[in-house]
Amino acid sequence: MASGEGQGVTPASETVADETADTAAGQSRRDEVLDRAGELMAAKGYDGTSMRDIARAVGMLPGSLYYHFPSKEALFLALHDRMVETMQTRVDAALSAPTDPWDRLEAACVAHVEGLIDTGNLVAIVSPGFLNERDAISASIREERSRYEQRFRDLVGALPLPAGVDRRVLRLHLFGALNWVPTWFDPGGSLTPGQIARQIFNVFRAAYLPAKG
Amino acid sequence: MASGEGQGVTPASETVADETADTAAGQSRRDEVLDRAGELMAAKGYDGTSMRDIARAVGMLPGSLYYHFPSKEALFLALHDRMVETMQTRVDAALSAPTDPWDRLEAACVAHVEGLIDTGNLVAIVSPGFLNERDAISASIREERSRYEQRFRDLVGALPLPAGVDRRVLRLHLFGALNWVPTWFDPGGSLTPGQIARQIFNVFRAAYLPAKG
DNA sequence: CAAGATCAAGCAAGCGATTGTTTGTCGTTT
DNA sequence: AAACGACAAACAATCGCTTGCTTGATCTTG
Repeated sequence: MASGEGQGVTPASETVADETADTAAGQSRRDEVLDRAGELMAAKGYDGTSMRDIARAVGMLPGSLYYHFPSKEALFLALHDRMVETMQTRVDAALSAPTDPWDRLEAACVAHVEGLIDTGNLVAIVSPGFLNERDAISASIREERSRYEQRFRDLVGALPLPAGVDRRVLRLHLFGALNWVPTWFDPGGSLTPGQIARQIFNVFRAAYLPAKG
Repeated sequence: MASGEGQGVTPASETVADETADTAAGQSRRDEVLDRAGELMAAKGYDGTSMRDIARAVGMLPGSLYYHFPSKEALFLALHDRMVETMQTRVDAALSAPTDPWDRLEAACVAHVEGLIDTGNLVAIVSPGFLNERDAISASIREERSRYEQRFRDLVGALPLPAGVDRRVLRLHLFGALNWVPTWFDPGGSLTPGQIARQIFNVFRAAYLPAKG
């Protein structure tokens, strides 16, 4: 799966025959650009990362990047696209097992936070102040995010809750707490991303499932 | 946008001989620069706001800004300083009345979110991805933020909680949820910032105070 | 099969625009 | 006169991006 990628340009339409021995990863140069760009942007932000930075990190000249991507914005869009796809795959995998609504939401939360940390918290860029006056990027991105968040919308919707609970606020509360984790997560600390996610989640379970044995 | 501008030039008399070095009362042109810079940066981000943008918004030439601030970074630092001060004042005011630990934390949460919204969510800039590789700014800012967060540390510390509850994760969970609110808050919606803060907070109260009327 | 054509991929160099900032001057208060 | 506050003009650096060209591989075709 996941070979697709599609999306407009789509070069190298699965060139016939061999996946020539490049690297074990098999990914072409384009993906390597996205990898490095992701690392840089996660660390220094979108504006803080120049095309020259990316080119240097991947070992090519600045202008050469424009063979793979028509613009910096398009590069970031592709990067964001890939990231959301990864997150979706992770969450879906985590949802394959559990059936209880609370367990399902918990599994999704764990997968979400683990995904955030593993992807280098690229979400940070997109998060609060990024979308505001950056409408060109914003448009396409908002849709992807919304589609991803739909899973959580569904999961919260499936929750057996007392009447009168605002599920929207509940979901946004949960999402905010989870998305904030990369801000303070310490890789050297005693808590894993999964443990943190569970602790956060359990507050909700404790609040709305008081009579649990 | 905002071409009209008018000319808020006319310095409002106000000429009190108080000059001093930095603090307070210097409310002439300098504070107006901070006001406009705050609006711009809250909307378009730090990098997205140029010194020329600020100068234009306040009605002076780019170079003139350097009479008031030695650098863009210093300008932002002053802006951040003022914002944190405002938030602290608000929270302290909210804490003057209530005495019950849960009520006190609730009041602080409400004041916090209301402050975030009122200050145009300038925190967004500082939030996730900003501090990372921007260490020069980061150093001074982290300290201010930490000092502000100390209030919440204390408030959570004063909470009567079941043994085994990780107060640090609880605080960071709460803080994340609250700080995320500006991301999705809709001024035209049916919920006020205060109501949202209360709804978020009540999840915690319900979780740890199950035997409450 | 060999010769030509096509194409992916990247180099080399530079464009125009914008960035934060500096310097020197000058009117207005005090 | 001396400070304050701002103007005017430019600075070097960096930005995203464009252009023209080269190379190696693959595909086409006589």
